[in-house]
Amino acid sequence: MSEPSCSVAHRLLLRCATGAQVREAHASLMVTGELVSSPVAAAVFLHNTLIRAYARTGGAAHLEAILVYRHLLRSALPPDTHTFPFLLKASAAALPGSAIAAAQGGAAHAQIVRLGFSGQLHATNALIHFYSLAGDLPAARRLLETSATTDVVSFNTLITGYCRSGNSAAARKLFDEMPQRNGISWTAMISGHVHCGEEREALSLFSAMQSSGVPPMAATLVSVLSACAQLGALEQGRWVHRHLRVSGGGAATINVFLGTALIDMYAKCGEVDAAVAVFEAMPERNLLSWTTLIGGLAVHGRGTAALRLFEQMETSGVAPDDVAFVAALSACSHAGLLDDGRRIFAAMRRRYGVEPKLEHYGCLVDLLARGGRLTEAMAAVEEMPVSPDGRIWSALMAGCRFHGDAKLAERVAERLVALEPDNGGVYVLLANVYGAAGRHGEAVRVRGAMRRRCLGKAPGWSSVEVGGEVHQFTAGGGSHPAAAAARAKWAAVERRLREEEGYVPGREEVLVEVEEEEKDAAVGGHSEKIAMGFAMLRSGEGERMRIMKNLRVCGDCHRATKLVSKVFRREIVVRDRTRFHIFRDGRCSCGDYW
DNA sequence: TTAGGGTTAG
Repeated sequence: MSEPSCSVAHRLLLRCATGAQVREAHASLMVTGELVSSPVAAAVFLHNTLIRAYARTGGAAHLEAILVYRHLLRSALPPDTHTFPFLLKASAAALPGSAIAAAQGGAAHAQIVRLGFSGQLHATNALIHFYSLAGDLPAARRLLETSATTDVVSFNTLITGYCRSGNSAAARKLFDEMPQRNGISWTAMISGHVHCGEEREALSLFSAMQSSGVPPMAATLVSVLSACAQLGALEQGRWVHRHLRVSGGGAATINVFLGTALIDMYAKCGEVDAAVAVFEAMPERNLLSWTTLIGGLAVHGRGTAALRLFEQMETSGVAPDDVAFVAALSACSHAGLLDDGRRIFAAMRRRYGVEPKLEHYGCLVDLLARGGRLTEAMAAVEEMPVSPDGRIWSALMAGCRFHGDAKLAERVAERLVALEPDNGGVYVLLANVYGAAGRHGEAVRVRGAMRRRCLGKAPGWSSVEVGGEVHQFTAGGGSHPAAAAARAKWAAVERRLREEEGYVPGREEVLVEVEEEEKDAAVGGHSEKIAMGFAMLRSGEGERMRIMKNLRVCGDCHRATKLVSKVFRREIVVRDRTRFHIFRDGRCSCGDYW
């Protein structure tokens, strides 16, 4: 007996990987007339399969899935229980910016009720999914609470919905209360914490998952690695890598997601060579894997290597997207590659049709401004099609400060203050510009204005990983139990730097109105130095010290860290807000350009 | 050989 033609078409459609392929298969079904002239069950089946195929491929194809559904209705064919999950999935995926998709979801809900499908588990779950993505979490919650049948998937879907909308607390409550959990429940909650910037919660939930005996899935480890990357938790990240190597299948278990997550983790933990090794061992790479490594090399200041990789990616037939261009441009900006940066920026639109966004302008302005091309940088800002935000002006401002252009800095500061009047950091920047230009009276005036408005700068902190544990310090040491010991250790270290290298704590970074005597103490209290003191107290002699901070390294800390690496023969890895500094033998990998 | 949930870069 020969196979029914709808089965052949079904298999064909599910093999389609792109919207264009689905469109072609769709067209051939229209030509043969199979879509409408088959027996009713087969015709509905084919419509469902088409909707599913469009839903899978993404982009504009999501909307075409909706068109197929409307074609089904126009052909007077009855949607069945299989139709709605596919339709809702496509509608949910098409949601951003599509009023049609939003309306279709609501209409499908009404139709489900009318046809008596509302008791069906799959319809319920698809609706929860749709409302979650539509941002209507109360509607999704109502479905979970009032539906006759729900299962673990219903809960998992709502947990994900809460997390995507930023409400991890509601998600966690649901997770804690749900009657049973599977691996996906744990994974959804762990990745949800990461999504909401709660990496520590994510890691502690992962250890709870392990205690509960549920084995981690690949997707779980991807999220765990992402948490490690954000936290700079190298030891835990390495543990995941080892775990992958020993548990079943060896390197083959490292899929493209895990490989990319490992690259990111190593790069963000200061081990860029390990990131390169993972990349080279990957059997399969995609745009994200390339981009991650390019960005990793960029933050390590390896601009030339990053650009070489970018070219290799192009030659291998992978077209860069907007994110890849951010990575390439930031590589130029961290390494001061002025001409390459200009060239790549121009090629974005011309060769690849990628419209430059704020981030791209940010890199360009940063590059030009720090390269001393302040006029060109200002011109770039003025010709931007989108209005510049605080980050763009800040990049320009940093350039002004670096090159001592107090006049332009004032103009830029006016724009910045207008944009972000409550951001104390802006005033600090301006005061520093005046300080660098020797106009101390003006600097004091700006500080005064800042105080009158009761504005503060975001408090700085530094953290250091010792023995797999992360310790955090604010300026002066903060509330860490070992703050006093760390401060004392730093004082001893600094004495040796003075004796052997003639180190004098720099003054340009200090609040100008602070008395002379207190200046050294204020600089000595920078969180980075306390963290370094703590690391020297607690870590082994030859060990690399790993410090992470939320602000940029200041000039004085940079100088002091270089000297520590020389005098104490220690390698020090510092991850600051924008890049890595690797200190060795009195030198820094940034070449003093940051 | 027809359904639903989780996963990486900036």
